[in-house]
Amino acid sequence: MSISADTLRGHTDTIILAQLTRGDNYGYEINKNILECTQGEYGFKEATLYTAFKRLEQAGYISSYWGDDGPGARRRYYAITEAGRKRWAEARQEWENTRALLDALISIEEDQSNG
Amino acid sequence: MSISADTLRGHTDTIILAQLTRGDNYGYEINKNILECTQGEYGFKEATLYTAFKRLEQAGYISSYWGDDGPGARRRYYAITEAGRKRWAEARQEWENTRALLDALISIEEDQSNG
DNA sequence: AAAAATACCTTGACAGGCGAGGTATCTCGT
DNA sequence: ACGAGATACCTCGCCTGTCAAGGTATTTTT
Repeated sequence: MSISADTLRGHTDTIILAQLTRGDNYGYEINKNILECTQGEYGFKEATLYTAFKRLEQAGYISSYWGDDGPGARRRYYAITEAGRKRWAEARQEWENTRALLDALISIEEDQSNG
Repeated sequence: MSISADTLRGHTDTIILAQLTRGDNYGYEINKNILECTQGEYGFKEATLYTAFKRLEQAGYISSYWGDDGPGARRRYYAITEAGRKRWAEARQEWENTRALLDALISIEEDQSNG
């Protein structure tokens, strides 16, 4: 089973912030970590990923710097800011709330009446 | 705490299908039920709701008919089809999967190393 | 030197959510 | 009877996030 993109829409930024709480990292590697976390079931498309980085940086939730010690091409590293940590805590709460809501809304059983 | 719209995007159709497994119903009432299920925390905007009905009907997941026995204005009732029930079963599975994925991705603790 | 991998970035099209605005019917107070 | 408000449905146009496609630069492998 694969995950539709719209299903995770709205969680993109939260997922990235979560990854960055583990330490600074760069885009490609972050996405690989996400794929690992989900046993290959989900990863961002590049365009989505870099759009999200830009959005998060403009919001002040992450900052970035160039690192040049890697084996491959140049890498832009991202770090979560204080504001980002606060946002992440909020987003985790929101996810708890959303999960409860959707459980209530989607898992309705048709045990109302006749059969 | 309020729920951001994007967070539920992609679940709109599923929520409506779930409501219709309880029996035929019309738009306004469906939305009221959703508000009840969530203790007033979440309901669709009208534009979103009717867009979704149209989308679901075009997909063959629901059918509609006019009912005229109500106390207020005319009502358009919706009924879930066989295809809709199948879709709903699928969507429930997808939700289970999505929930597991997001739990794994969002609830990462920063217990990796130093402090 | 060519190919492949790593790594980053932009553009344009598309789809869903929704503010704003519109229509019709019924009920209630005066 | 009249206006206000509730019920109920519908549409238009904007905004935002996703992503296919295409592009750039560096390093390693052949």
